Amino acid sequence: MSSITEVPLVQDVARQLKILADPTRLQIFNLLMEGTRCNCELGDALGFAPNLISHHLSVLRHAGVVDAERDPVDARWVYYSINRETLDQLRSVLSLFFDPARIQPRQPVCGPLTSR
Amino acid sequence: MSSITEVPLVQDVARQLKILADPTRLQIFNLLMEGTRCNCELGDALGFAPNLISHHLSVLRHAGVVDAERDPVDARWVYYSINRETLDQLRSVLSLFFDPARIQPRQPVCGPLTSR
DNA sequence: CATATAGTTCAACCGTCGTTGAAGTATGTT
DNA sequence: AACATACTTCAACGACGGTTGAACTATATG
Repeated sequence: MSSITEVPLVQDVARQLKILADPTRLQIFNLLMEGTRCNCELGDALGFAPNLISHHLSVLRHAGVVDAERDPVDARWVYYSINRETLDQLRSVLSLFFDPARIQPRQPVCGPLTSR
Repeated sequence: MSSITEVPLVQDVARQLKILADPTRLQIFNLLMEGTRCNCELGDALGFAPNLISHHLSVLRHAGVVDAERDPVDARWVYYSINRETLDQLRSVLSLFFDPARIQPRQPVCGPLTSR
């Protein structure tokens, strides 16, 4: 088990945010937050073509945000679900990065107060 | 005071994430999380031209994420800081949206189990 | 073996948006 | 009044990435 305590690296946070910042992709993510779904369920619910769903799922899967699992009875169906480890880690990262306690009082390096 | 308890709307979350998902903009945001800064300080620290800093600050300001304040002594300087209300609201939104407790057990609408 | 279904991959298009250089604004200084 | 400084606005470029239609793969069914 790994628990983060330091402020995450900006580039890492940006990368993770970028993955979720797309409306279509976040809609898919949001639906998966309500439980496991297959490609066709997502497409039906959101009104998007299967290939578009597939594309966004591959992005989410590649980022470790989403898991894929084939149906044991009929292997044509693939079920997608949120990866809880990644979700927990994401929450931790966001919570640390956007922590108000990080905000420090200003120590002027610039401005009129510097040279007086 | 307003406290959110419902799961935030996907489109709203996407909008907020998009604002912060850009690396350059998030770097600026990150520096402001360490305390109030003026344009030139941000530019010096990050190695970006003033107009680029200015552009991203305007995006952040427009979104209510960042506040601007002119120096009372020398009004040429503008100090930028994180808007704490917006930050708190952002934390709340993210915390609710990415809450693992939202994940429900699958109730098949699709797949082989449906038609048997 | 032929057909159907669930999903993926590919190539191409196209809009958004971050970036840049230059001009413009506001304020202060000499 | 002229110049300097801190910052903003503008116009244009260019690239990343979301979207689309079509072809492709994999599995199942008759």
